[in-house]
Amino acid sequence: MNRSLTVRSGESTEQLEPGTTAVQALKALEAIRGQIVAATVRTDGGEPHVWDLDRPLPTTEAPIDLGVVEAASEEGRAILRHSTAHLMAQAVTDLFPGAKWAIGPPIEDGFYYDFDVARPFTPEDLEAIEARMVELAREKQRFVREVVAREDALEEFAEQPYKVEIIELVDAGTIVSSVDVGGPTAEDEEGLDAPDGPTFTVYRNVRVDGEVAWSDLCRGPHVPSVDRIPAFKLLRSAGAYWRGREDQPMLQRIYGTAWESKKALTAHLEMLEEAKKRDHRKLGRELELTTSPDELGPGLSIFLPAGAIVRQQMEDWIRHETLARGYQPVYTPHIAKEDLWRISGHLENYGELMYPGMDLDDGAAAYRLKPMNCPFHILAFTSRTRSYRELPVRISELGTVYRYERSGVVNGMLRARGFTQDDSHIFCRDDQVVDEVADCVEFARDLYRTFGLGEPSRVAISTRPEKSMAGNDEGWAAAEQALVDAVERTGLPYELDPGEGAFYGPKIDIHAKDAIGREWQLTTVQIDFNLPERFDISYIGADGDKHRPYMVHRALFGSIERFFAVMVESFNGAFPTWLAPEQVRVVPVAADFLAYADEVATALRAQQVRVEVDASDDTLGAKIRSAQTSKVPHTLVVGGSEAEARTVAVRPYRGDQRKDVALEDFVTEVVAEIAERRTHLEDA
RNA sequence: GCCGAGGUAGCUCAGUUGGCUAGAGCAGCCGCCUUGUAAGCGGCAGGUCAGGGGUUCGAAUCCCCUCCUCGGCUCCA
Repeated sequence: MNRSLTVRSGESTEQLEPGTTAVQALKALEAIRGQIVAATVRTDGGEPHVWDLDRPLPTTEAPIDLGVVEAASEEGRAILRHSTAHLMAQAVTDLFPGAKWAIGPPIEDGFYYDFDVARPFTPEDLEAIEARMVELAREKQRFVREVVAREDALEEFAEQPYKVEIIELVDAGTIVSSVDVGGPTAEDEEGLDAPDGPTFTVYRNVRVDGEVAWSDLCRGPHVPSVDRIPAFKLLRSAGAYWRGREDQPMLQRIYGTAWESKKALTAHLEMLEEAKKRDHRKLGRELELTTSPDELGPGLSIFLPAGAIVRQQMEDWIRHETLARGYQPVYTPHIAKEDLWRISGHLENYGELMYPGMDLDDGAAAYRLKPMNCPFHILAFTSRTRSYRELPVRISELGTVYRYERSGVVNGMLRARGFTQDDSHIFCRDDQVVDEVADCVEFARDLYRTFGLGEPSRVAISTRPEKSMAGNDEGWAAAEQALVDAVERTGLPYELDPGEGAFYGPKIDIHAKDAIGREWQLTTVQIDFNLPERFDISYIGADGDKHRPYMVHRALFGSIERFFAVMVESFNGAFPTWLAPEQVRVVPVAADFLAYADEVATALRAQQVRVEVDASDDTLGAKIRSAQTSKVPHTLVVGGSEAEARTVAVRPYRGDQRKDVALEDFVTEVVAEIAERRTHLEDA
């Protein structure tokens, strides 16, 4: 056929020969700007497909709209990283003959590839693999896409059991075509590849002389050749279960990262270093905020006086706010009879995460440490008959819970075995649930703003999982809709996580980004169908009948300990003044001025400012240094001239020094700063 | 729980192929020194080298077990 292709990009249109590749067309259209890794192809106004630059355009009568994928975009980096994963797998194949390959997708900030090898990789292996990758990249092998029939793919990868399994999983419909799998794609369905029966795509690394060096089942797309990966680095290896399932073999995973430039890679590696420096365990030790001695046990921490003050500010804020928003405080025990946990279903559904029972001598009763506060709050609710008139009832507590987390998952205060939830359970009528949930989300927003985290970075609504054990279809649908309605009312963008809800109800998870761009899951708002049923709770409606209330569970900090750790890392230990354990340090330039230093401290202390005087016999330089390394927000240097004029020299932790500030003025300033809960995250 | 890497003084780290009473800096304590914005000087004290077992003439060092920490997997606030 002697047809021609019509290609368009922006204002320009060209007629080209069939078989023209994407990059050739883009050149003809003069549509290439900057560094690109792939094209986008759209026909008939349909969805755009990412397209290999060297892949011939589809043969179609309709005009093709072409676009580019820039290297310095999330989509572009994913393509770079995916290509780097292939390059790494090729290097591993070279160095470890007989290695079996599983999957190697791009992930946030990098990529990984899983291998089945005779022995785990060592750090030296990673160096060797990376060196081999550099060599291979110099060979300028091209990535060549090929569509193969299912049978041919099975034959080609007969020695690769995981690839065979992937093909079979695609057959079974267990997985649909993903980045790791060259299974049937939307393109095939649209006839762009004119397949004859089920097909898979294979990407071949082809040497300059045309010899095929390595091939992998893959959906693509990829960069045109391996030397087009500007910067990459292997980071670490770790075990990972095949298909993420514990009953499957453990493979060896290598993590790496790749970027559009050396500069971007360096910036990323520096961010990782920075994150390491800010680790809450390290800063907790250095600033004497917390301690986790081995004698205490894994996943448990002690808040030292300085950390306890920070925590108290957090708790004071949430206590005040919950009261102001109509919550009712309760206190509940740390243990309860095992029967309570049987009724609640925790023993059945959560038993593995509960500490073992405490059996009493007479055997009459066994007790359990609480992994959640909900049953207690239910008992608070059922302590008397409830009327529809008093709903919503909002029961609130800073409740410390204990969960026997598996040994490998414990991680400082971010994943602990004992932690405190700012836990509330709201019992309300059907017509109140949207209001209540929306209020919770707004409450969380206030929290993030107050603690310097800005707006939520992500709101995810998780819907009914397969394993759901409570509620009925209508109930779930209504509850999911209520969550959506509530979030929409707040105006926050959200995404749906289908099937990710808890077994007892759907939930909203809210995330926030810290000062160095890391995202943390903090707030959770969940609807619980399970406990109201199990405890058969009710209220008396206007009709005189019993009705089942909705039960909304919410924890805004999530866990006080986790949030505390996020605060430490986000502020890099340099808390805003209102949170800082020590808000002001008074440094006399010499012992003669201790008396005035004490006067200054007394004036501040009278306004509830947390202030210390450095009465050591260190030199002035050493005292300044000590105040700086302790990250005290304000250091006041006082000597003869200050004592005489009743002023202070102010040296903030960040910002410029100011001399001859009247003591009264400084007190007023710092009191206002604290009262307003000013933060300074932008330059933390 | 699984895979890997680790555990030397309160902290950060040295410690050679197994070989003298295991070292340093910081922090601590004692003393000296005392006026201007990130470390003044000297001394003292501090370790059952995570714990237990083994190999050896001899173990921080080699082997085994346990505990703990870190990075992942799975799970999760």
